Amino acid sequence: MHSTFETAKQKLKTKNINLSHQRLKVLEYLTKNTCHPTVEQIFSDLQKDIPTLSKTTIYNTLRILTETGIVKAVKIDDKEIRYDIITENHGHFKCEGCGMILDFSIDTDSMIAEGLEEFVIKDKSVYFKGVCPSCLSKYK
Amino acid sequence: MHSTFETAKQKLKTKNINLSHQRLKVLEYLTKNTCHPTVEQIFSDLQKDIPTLSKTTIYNTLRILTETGIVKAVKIDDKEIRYDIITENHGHFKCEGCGMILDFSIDTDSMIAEGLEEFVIKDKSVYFKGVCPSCLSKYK
DNA sequence: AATTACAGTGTAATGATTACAACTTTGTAT
DNA sequence: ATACAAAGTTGTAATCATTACACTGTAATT
Repeated sequence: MHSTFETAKQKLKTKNINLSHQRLKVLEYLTKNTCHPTVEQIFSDLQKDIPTLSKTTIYNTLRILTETGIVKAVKIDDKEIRYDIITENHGHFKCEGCGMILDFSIDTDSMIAEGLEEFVIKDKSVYFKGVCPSCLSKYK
Repeated sequence: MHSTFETAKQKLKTKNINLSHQRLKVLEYLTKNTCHPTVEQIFSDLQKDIPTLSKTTIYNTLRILTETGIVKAVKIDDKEIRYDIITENHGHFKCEGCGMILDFSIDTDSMIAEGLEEFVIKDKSVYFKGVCPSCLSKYK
């Protein structure tokens, strides 16, 4: 079984997308950091390895990875878009207290959308909001 | 049975929020226009009635209505936030072709999130993306 | 009438994202 | 190898929805 990283590389090859140094680094970063990083986080961390790195490259690469279906944009927060390597069906929970974003298992395949029988559905996103146990205990 | 508009008014009263002219107009607009309007749409339409209206008032009012739980922000689109009077559990479908946003019935109450047993869940959002029948027929 | 609190308005600031032009690297054919 | 073309990267400037803020107006209470 291939790793997420190898699978993604394979997918890019079949779509004739060049595996440049910067693109591989972004991909590697996302496979290692599944904490839904922002562009700023990806940029400032990778800049340590690649001092000449530009933020535009991060944006360009994430656009390509999103279009290819390797990465998914998480828009649970208002300001910054977060990015997530697509692994399996899961939803995102955001705590209103600490802002933490947590993955949770949910079977989106079994979700039935009444009235969309004639529609082609390409993507399903599930966002929950509330308070995490750690923040709950603070208000007790 | 009260109308959506009356129910919302009641809810604001119990929370000691003043039913000013502008606020009532925004509320009325949202009950009549359930097409998920943007701030720009709400503003430019209401400006016809209230020539002195300020866009900041729309933003302020929508913030209050969202905090009170009367209105829900729909963030399926990238740029502008859309607003939706909360009626019943439903998801939002966005067509990648024409950009149309459609409500669909989905039972969010029955959704089980594995691993969130100790969490308080206050809000659930379901977003689907794909192609609507009208756009599908164009590519045939 | 004076005071206080709340609501509305308009302008300025913010800040993530995008557009764009210049530069660099890579690949390819001669 | 060398020259040329294509693709990738970089940095700066522009965009634009949203927010901050200070000022103005209004309503209520005494």
